Amino acid sequence: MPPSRRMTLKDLAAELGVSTASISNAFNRPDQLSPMLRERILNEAKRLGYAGPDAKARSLRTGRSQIIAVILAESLTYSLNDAVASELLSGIAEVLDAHGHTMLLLSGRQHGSETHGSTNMADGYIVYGLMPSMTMLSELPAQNPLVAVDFDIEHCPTIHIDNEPASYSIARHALLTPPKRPAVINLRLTKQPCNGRITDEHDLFSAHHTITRSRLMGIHRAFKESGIDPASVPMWNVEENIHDVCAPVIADILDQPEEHRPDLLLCMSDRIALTALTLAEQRGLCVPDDLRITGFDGIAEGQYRAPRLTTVRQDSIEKGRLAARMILGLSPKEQKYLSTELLIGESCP
Amino acid sequence: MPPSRRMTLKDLAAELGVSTASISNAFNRPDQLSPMLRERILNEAKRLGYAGPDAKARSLRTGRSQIIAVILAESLTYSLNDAVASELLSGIAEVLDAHGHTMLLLSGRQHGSETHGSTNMADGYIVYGLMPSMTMLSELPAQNPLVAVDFDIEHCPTIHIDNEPASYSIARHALLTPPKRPAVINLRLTKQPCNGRITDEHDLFSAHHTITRSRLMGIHRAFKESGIDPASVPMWNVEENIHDVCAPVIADILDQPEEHRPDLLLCMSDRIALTALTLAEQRGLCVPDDLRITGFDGIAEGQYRAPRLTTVRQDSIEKGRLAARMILGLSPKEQKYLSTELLIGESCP
DNA sequence: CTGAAAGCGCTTACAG
DNA sequence: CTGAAAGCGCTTACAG
Repeated sequence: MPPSRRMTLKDLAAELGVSTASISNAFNRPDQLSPMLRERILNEAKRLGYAGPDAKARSLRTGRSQIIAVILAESLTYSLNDAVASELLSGIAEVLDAHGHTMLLLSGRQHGSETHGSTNMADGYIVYGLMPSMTMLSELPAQNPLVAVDFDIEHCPTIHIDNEPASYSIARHALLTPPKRPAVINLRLTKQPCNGRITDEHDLFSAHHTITRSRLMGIHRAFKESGIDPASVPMWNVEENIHDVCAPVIADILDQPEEHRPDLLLCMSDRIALTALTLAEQRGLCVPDDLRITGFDGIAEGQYRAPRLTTVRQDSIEKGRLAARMILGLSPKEQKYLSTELLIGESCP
Repeated sequence: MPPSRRMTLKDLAAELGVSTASISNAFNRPDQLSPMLRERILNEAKRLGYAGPDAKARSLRTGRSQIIAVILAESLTYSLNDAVASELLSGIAEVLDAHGHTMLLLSGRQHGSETHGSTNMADGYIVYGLMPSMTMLSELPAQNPLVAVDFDIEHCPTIHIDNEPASYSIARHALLTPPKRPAVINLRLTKQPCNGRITDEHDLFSAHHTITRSRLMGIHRAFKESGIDPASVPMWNVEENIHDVCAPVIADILDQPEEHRPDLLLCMSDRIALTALTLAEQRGLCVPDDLRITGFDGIAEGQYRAPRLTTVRQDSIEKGRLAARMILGLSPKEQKYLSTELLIGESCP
């Protein structure tokens, strides 16, 4: 064997004077050869610097790569820095790791428009969030399993949370103390991109297109029950769930004259709510006395602070675990709804 | 072709009456066949549901998978939820994505002790942080490139930040206002696991084993310059950079009688500093009047709050970009130091 | 328990 | 510009 080349299983077999099958079995199927021979092969392999079968060849031969791809609707940069997506990923990683699989990260928003060539190497796909384009999904190998999280794909197992009841419950809690001027800050709810006040001019996405529409329906149900006409409640919208996009919208809301400024902000995410909290504090507004704020998600950042955020906790880690178990065939592939939990903090007691 | 089986390049070639080489070239090397034939092949492929060459076979044949593995010293659960690691990963992902590569996530702390079989599929490895065990690294294919981030591997390109000068600069800033009772909260500095006060009994890791030792050296240099004996400054340690581990240690510090309670906390990370901020606020302590706090890292959570954290910003995204560029051969493989930036917030003006 | 051989689906050097 | 053929490094069904 030329020393420049990496040692192969065949080289090792020749070196030891055994068949390639025995080498393979020594690494993969201990019951297929005598313990003594196996011991000898493993020892010699280590001594000669053969670290085990090549994964590229193995995956071609077996048809499986032990790789599960997670396809994120958002960019990888956003997803990796978003607490909710990160929790989902860690739940997935935990289960995959425990079962000898690894996680490949892909985004529905690639650099180019084309799918990465290595995409079809994965044994299965977990798709998180509504994809900007469905062409990518249609190009995936049809026989490989697919699980959708937070949105629906026809004929696919999906995992959701109970968005409408969850936001109903938090809105109902907030409305126990009647607000003078309630307001709602939505996330990507309008068909026309809008960072600001939502007007009659705007068309809203359906619940099929954005989970925040379901959340809004829950909030509206609570308003009606409290005798408040939802149409009378001003709404704002932000396009991105990041501080720098939320901040100017919220600044406009808070910088209104006091008689117009809301005293209750129902926010569609903790990120929006935390941005509102920061801007309120910077303006010397007292939370919750001058302004009550609620979020949605239950991320750590909202709970490890003073005042703590009143919010709905969704267990994204468990979502990820379940998605991974479905993909690996450890849980039945079905339509699954996870429940949420109301967390009452000091931002809206 | 039996309809149950996925279509292969060979099937398609037979179907169209052309050679397999032409099919391959149609997808990979447009210059190797006439535009007309290529067009026909691509159209027919789409019509017949052939989505392109199989990545498993391609990677065996070419020897490259277009996959770069990131090996994280911490668990995936920790890394994915840590702002600094997430920024590094997003920097890596950004560059890989732009160059047709994808990112596989691995941890040095696997479930079992054994390396995943698919580990050797990657074309290159970015290793982040000192590995709990070096065996995993020694089993990687020797001919594939390796880049180390935040620690050293012999004969390998590495990326660091200027830990000592960075913490010197922030400590010097803090000491411009002479503290009565300064204190330092370290991260994983002691050889014996310790969540609490560091005493003479503890052995400290060398700078080779933990970046926080270098940071401590910078802090000590600033102390000496200000005429403070470093040995007189009490030090605490935490083992994990997460709220729940930091909180009890910091609570003990803050719950001391006022005449012993520090009025300046130099923290080795923003996570520690933010935990201190929260606990101080919960106790009604005024930051910075009663207590000044500094961090290290410059994560968003410390800047998008009131009071903003005084800290040192390290550009983890750029670290990730550079690591990815080195792995892909787009940047020279060398020992690289990235500089940091002092951020002066209200937590220590 | 062990070995000889086929073949997973591609890419590429080479001949025409 | 096109095609026939070798071979990447394995695993596994099968024969002995």
